[in-house]
Amino acid sequence: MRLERAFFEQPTVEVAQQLIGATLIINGFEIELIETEAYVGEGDAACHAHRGITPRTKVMFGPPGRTYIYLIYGMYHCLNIVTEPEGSGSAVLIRGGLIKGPTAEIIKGPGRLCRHLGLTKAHNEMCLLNETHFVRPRQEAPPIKATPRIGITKATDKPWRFINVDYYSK
DNA sequence: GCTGGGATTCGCT
DNA sequence: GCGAATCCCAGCC
Repeated sequence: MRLERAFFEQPTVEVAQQLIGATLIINGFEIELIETEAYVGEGDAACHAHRGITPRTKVMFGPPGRTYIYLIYGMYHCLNIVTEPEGSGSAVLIRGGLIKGPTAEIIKGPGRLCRHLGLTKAHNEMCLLNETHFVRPRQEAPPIKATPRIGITKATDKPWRFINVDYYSK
């Protein structure tokens, strides 16, 4: 069972929420997602796509279910999954997860997550709807809480960060 | 062609 | 708690 394109075409906030507890299979790793954030297209001042299509943001305006990976502060990569129908410029930022398998550990922080998974800009615009890279839906909904987004300077009032409260004390 | 800021993290005070 | 590391790119000249 895996999530298809139709799932990622839903409203970004809805997708971000439903991805909590889902499992991402990428680059040979399995990660149960415990923290996500929604970045909702041109109407969202905090979203990179806010100013329209540019060479950097064109991926977000492409078909949903693909990766958007960019370099932040010259040192860290952030992993996003593109959402909504083509042309909307929306995506879900993956901020934290539980690495499964023998080396199970909890990773918090988008930069650290990408470092552990070995993700770089080379993995930008990768399709997550195939055999080796995909998202497995959650079986049961974990306890989820919505909070304001982290690390941004604009639109900080939007409660579009979602966490699995089992892994966050506050 | 130049400049400043950014969806971060870590180490030192 | 504060600031450095570090670089791509959007915006403006």
